[in-house]
Amino acid sequence: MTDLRDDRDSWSSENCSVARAMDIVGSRSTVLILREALLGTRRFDDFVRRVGVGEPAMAARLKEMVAAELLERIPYREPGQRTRHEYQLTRKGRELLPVITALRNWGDTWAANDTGPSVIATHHDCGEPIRAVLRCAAGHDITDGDVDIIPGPGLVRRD
Amino acid sequence: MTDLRDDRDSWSSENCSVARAMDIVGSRSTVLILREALLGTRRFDDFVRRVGVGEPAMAARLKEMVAAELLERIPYREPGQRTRHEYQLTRKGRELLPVITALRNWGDTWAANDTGPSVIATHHDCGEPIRAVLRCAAGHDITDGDVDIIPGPGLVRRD
DNA sequence: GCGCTGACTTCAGCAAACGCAAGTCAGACC
DNA sequence: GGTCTGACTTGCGTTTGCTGAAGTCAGCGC
Repeated sequence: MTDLRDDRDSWSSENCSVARAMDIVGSRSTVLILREALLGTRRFDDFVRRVGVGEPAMAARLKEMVAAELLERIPYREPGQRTRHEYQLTRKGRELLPVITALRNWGDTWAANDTGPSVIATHHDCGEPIRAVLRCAAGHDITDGDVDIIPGPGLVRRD
Repeated sequence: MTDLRDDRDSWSSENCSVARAMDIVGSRSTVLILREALLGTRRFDDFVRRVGVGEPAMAARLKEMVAAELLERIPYREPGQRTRHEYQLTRKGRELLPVITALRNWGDTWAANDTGPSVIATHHDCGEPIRAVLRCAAGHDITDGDVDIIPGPGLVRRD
């Protein structure tokens, strides 16, 4: 038996990727900004309007997200306009798409309202809806009880 | 062109599954409680110790999560002990596993520390590590740019 | 019926987050 | 040189979340 759940008290969760991820993307407004950014929003006032938070909160969040390297602040210039800055997703930010998709899937199923989902993500090539699913490196689909939890290199054992 | 991103101002995000999901599971402690519950923790004081929040905060969170039907409060009895209650994941709670897994994958890649991940989820049958991946209903793997966003039944159009 | 223990609750008190309203600032256009 | 606009910043009052310490409560064993 290598499953760590069988002896949960022999190790601690102090070095936990889930916790560290939540420290970065753990707030509601950060996730909604990511949702908008993945939908193509780039400009400050569009974020304010579409996410529905006030300007001060948005300015603070965007600054945090640039510091966390989820977004990049890039100058651009529309003809006849002065230079402005837009916020573009970095690779680090774009790779949160599975998280947002998994959240959207779950919300569609378990927190739906009467009308059904407002938007559906589909595969560009075939038009079928996209879901976040669990799969192992050998290609098997994972269902609920198929998961083992084994030690990684960074595991902190308790004495 | 049906992609909604091309005309982002013609519809609003007021009916959004991501936002509704975040209203339920959007706080750091809720996610960490889910992490622990998925690792098998069930008792109040174990949650307090393993998640690392105080008793009052934990009591409040667990109550919220029971009200949100992520957890069920179930009486049990160990021999020689009085009746107690434990918190078990409901189906609604268990189905957040892809969200937690996607967060863990992302954290392992983008918010890792020097030591590497502390735990690894593996497939019970074959031992290979598990990841949350995007796939369409026709079975195609989705990479970054393959996503279209199309209207769902609950879309709120702007006039 | 007394003590013990696990599972909470109650009571300050602090700190971060947010909304609203108003102010600032830079640069293109006139 | 003045105006206008998008992109913020500042100030303030409120809400929310959390911590620590102390108190409560329900049984089982004795």
